[in-house]
Amino acid sequence: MMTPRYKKEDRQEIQEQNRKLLLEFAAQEFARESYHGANTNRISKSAGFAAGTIFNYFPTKNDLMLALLEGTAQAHYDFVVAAVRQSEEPQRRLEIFFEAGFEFIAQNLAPARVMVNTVYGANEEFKQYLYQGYQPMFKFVATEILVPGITQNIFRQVDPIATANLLMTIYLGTASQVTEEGTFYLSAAQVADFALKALLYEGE
Amino acid sequence: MMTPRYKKEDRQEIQEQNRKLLLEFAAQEFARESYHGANTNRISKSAGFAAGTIFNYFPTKNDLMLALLEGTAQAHYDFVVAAVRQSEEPQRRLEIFFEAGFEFIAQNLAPARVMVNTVYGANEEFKQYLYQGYQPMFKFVATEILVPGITQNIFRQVDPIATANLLMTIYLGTASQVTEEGTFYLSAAQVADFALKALLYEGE
Amino acid sequence: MMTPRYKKEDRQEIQEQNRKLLLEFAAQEFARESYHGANTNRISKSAGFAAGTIFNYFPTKNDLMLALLEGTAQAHYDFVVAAVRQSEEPQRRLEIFFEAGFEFIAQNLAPARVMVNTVYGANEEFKQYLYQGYQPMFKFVATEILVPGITQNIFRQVDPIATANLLMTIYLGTASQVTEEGTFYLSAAQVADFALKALLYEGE
Amino acid sequence: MMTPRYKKEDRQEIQEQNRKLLLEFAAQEFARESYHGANTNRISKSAGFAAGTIFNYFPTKNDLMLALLEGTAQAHYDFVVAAVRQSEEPQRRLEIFFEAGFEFIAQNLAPARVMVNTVYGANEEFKQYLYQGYQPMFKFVATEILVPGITQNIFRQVDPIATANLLMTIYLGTASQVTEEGTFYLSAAQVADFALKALLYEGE
DNA sequence: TATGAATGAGAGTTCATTCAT
DNA sequence: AATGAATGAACTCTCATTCAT
Repeated sequence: MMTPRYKKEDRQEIQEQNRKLLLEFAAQEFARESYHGANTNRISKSAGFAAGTIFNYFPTKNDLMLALLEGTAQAHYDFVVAAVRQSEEPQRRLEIFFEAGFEFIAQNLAPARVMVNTVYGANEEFKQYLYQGYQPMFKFVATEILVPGITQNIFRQVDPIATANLLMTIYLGTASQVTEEGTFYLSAAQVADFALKALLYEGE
Repeated sequence: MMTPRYKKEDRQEIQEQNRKLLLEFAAQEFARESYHGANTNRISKSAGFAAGTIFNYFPTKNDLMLALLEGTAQAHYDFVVAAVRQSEEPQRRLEIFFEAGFEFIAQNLAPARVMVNTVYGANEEFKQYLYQGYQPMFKFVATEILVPGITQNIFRQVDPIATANLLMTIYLGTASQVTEEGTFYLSAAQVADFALKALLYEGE
Repeated sequence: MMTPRYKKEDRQEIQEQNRKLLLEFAAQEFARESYHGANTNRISKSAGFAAGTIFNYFPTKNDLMLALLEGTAQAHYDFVVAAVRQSEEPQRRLEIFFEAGFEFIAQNLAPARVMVNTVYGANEEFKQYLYQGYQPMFKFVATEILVPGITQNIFRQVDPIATANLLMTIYLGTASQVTEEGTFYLSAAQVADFALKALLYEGE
Repeated sequence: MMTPRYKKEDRQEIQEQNRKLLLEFAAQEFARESYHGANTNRISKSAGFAAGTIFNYFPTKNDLMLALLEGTAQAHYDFVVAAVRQSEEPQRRLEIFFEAGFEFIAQNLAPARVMVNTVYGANEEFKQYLYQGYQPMFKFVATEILVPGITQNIFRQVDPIATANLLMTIYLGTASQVTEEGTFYLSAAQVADFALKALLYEGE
């Protein structure tokens, strides 16, 4: 009577893969068309499913967007933090922050574009949600890059919170000037250089 | 019978006023709902007209958006440039650039929000259009703020074009963190201070 | 500038006609398919409009249903009450109550069917709404048919409220056994006869 | 290997139980949402099965409904007839008819509601099916309650068929005014009293 | 030139049914 | 026999645009 043929784990794994697949194509659609312009049927079909299948994974278009934002924020944080923690020197950490950040953007063009669109977009719910998702990154920049630099008298005596905001702003603004091919108008090094000039005691 | 109710010039003036009115409410709608989420009927009605009247002024929703972007870029440029030219010193000019820029944003919340949404948004046509509209401002920052400062050995030997891009990026990113009430997370002075530290030879 | 070409009253009259037309076809659709099975596009088209036009008149399908119920209850009340009040004798009034009621049903097959479906249907909101709409009819039966009859010692000493409920129940149940052609399984006279036997002091 | 896990009869019994379970939850869903509003997946899940399992028992939603109506009509008949046959007196039989009928409704709220919805509903197929299912009950009322009463000169000389219809109509209409808790607006006794007044030679 | 009702394509979402396992 | 994800047609509702007046 009780006859599940699929193993539970196999099913869950397939589910997880499909979810990721859908999020990937959702990112492309949202990036190209913006939230309101995006078409859920098109996303589902482009991922190889029928029109309605996407709603087996995400109850509404809104939830799909939130899931995408959450995943992006998480992956972004993990990637940047892992890279930055490779070094101990504050100055180098700041450089890596931009380098890794730019690399993440280049390797995740569509989700990154959605993220930037959202930060500077009209939808307050999405914005708030993203803001929450990026809080750890803000904190990280403040406490693991700026504070050590200030304490070690490498960086000027700036307000870590305000400056973290400024750095994130600069990062987002410059990194979002990325082409379809993953190249940037200003390189991570150029941007880091500018930021360091503002932060280091002697202008290098 | 054939007596014209209004003189030609009067009619043109009324037309011009209506156009401005519609653009004003369009800005509010686009700012709140984003381009795709905006409703042309609602714009027309909120401006005091019937649903279809807006299409007597702008042939399509797309054209309405372009007209809004154009007007905003123009006004933005005029306002900032006039303010900056009040001073001759490059350092002061940079400060005024941020001060006037922030003030423009605070006084034009809805159009400014639409502008920022568009810069970081998904629609390539709008983006290109806006980029063209802001070319004069880029050029202005490069040639009338940075180049004089570099020439006078006040600013470091930076690339004026790249640095103008950076400054505009910082400006947009920080100024877009404006509240409904027109206050900013970081003040124009704070932002200018950061930029100057990166640009001036001695850290202040 | 201000140039409305249609006269306001003409527009309103057309609107009112279209509304009635839509309600008429909505009644047919709801009667045939039940609320959930009904198709708003089909209603709009069958009334000679485009699919979406119906939503210019009724904001949602739910509102359309409520409007239909309200109109039906009102018309039903007006028709029956006007007829009943033609006579002064309680006994005759009761007969007319059934006669006029059956006639109303026969002449308003679709709305009446929707009404009956709703009374005995699953949707609590609609039921409540209809119950409110029929309160005047209940009251009318109690105070203008039963109470006079009881007071004049023509009818037995029954509870007017409970008996009004019983009479309405009998009326609805028998009248709903109407054919497409407007004929009934039991005639109004037969039903009235049964009710009168239960009410009159001497079994006729 | 070839040992059957269950004996044939056991398996059939389990099948039968599952069928009943599904019908029970189907009744609740149909009662709450009406046929079109009901969700087969939800029924199957609420009964403790997977979404599709219900279609192993009933080939379509339509068949599920028909099975429910059939079972309800059968149980209704069995219950009422068994009770009524306890007495031999026509008058008492009529009272029991209402009493047992009301009790059945109170004890089978969901199926009874579906039955009433269907009698007064839009779907002709269901209506016809139910009409067939209730033919035995009609016949029973006519031949085992009314005819004996008329023959014994206890009831007036009424048409048994038409009167059976009236009595069933009154029963359905009053019994359907049942609350979630199984109480009625008018008691079985009140309703029986009204009917008897119409039927008995002397008004009691 | 302004009106505003009508249009109808298009969107998000639902769900009866299927079927590989 | 049970599972439950996939299906895709169908539905309600939206809205840019049109056009008779």
